Amino acid sequence: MSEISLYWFRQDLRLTDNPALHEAVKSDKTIAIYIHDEKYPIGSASKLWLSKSLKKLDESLNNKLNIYKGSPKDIIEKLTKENNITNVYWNRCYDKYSIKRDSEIKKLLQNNDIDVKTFNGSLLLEPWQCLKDDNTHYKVFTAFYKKLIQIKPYVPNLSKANVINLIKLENSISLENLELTKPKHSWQRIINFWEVGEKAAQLKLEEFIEDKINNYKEARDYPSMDSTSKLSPHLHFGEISPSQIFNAIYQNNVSSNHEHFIRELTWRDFSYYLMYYYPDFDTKNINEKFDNFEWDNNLKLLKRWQEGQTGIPIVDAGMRELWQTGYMHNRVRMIVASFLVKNCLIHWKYGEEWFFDCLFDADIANNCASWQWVAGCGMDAAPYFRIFNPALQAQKFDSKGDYIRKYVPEISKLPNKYLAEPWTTKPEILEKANIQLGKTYPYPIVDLKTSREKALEQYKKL
DNA sequence: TCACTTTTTCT
DNA sequence: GAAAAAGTG
Repeated sequence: MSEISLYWFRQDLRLTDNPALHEAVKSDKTIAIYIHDEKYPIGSASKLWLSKSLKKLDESLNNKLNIYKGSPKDIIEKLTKENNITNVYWNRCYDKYSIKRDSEIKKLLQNNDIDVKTFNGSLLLEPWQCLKDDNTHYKVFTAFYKKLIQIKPYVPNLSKANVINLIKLENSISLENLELTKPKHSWQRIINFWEVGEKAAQLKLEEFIEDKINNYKEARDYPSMDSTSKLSPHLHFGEISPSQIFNAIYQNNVSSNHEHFIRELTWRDFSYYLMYYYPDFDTKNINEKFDNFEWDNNLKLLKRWQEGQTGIPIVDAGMRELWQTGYMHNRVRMIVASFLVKNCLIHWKYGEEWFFDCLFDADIANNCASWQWVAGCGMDAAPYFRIFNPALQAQKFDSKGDYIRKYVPEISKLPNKYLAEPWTTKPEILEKANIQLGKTYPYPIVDLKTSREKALEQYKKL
């Protein structure tokens, strides 16, 4: 009797350097499945990316991807029984929902005498592989990073899986039936500005190494420069493995540019690491001291922030970039987050949810870890008193105003000097630039100086 | 006293 | 990270 394996795609929508798939296709026949579990959180923008990515994946599997909707446990149990499956393979996930789900499924299958094998397909190192000498987990990024570099020597990547023996089942539903493509906002149109899928991810990595890496460390901070890799959505859906990126960048002679990029890539691993050791970090402050923090949570301010109508140009530019492109430059993510949490005194969870819904690269681990980092309540977080001054940040990192002018065109006629803080501009200059503050562009929703002082005062109470 | 740079402090 | 304080010529 021939051996039939089941391969379950999750956040690893690729064929190259996919350890679980690599093993699964060694069976005589393989059934490759994707299950859309509506209980699993996914943002509006991400749904579109997912739908496109699954389409690309299906193409590279010669249209043999089997798609289902519902409870993974029920579906997998049914499939294994109906098809006499002997082996089940997947790459591991690290959020609490997936861990619980996967361990239940594993147990169930093993009780049915099915062999379950799981692999690391999403991280440079798994959370339990990078520990301090006393076997406890790291709490500080830099120490974690040093250890990771030390114990992650070159691990050769796996070649593209040979997917010639796939079975297409009759009960597979069509991609359209997943209903991923009817969002309220125009994500459907916006996604067309992105190339989705494994091939696009590979190309992006090549282009990054060719054009951008040699100036990465310096240029990465300037939002108008397009100097970052933009690999984040590909990494989120596993269209490319972090290990492949690591190997491509971190070779014998690493410059400080290469090193810096690897640091950023390692932040992603550290986020997953934190999620693993603090499973509730999507809703709870890692640092419990912050549970007593008195937030204002003024929803009117939140709405202005979401709409990019705060009256602070760099903040509005960032929030509009997010809404118009499903992406935001990293430097600006820090600025708008700091503004929401510290100047507006709004709980990081509100910002985290908005980002999660609007980003194509929305990722529970990265998103929660980063918001907690900015808010100061995370492990090894930015100290709370570190408060960005958005006007100063704009002068430093968008000194020519290219980024602000692109997304806040109503003030584009202002001279560079005033672009970062139009509210300080003399009336005659405003008039010359065709701006009526409060009408064509808002006054700042909070005063930067007094809101900063208020935040520090609240923090002192902890 | 000034204009500018560097260091310290902020929880 | 930014503001305040201290240092410099």
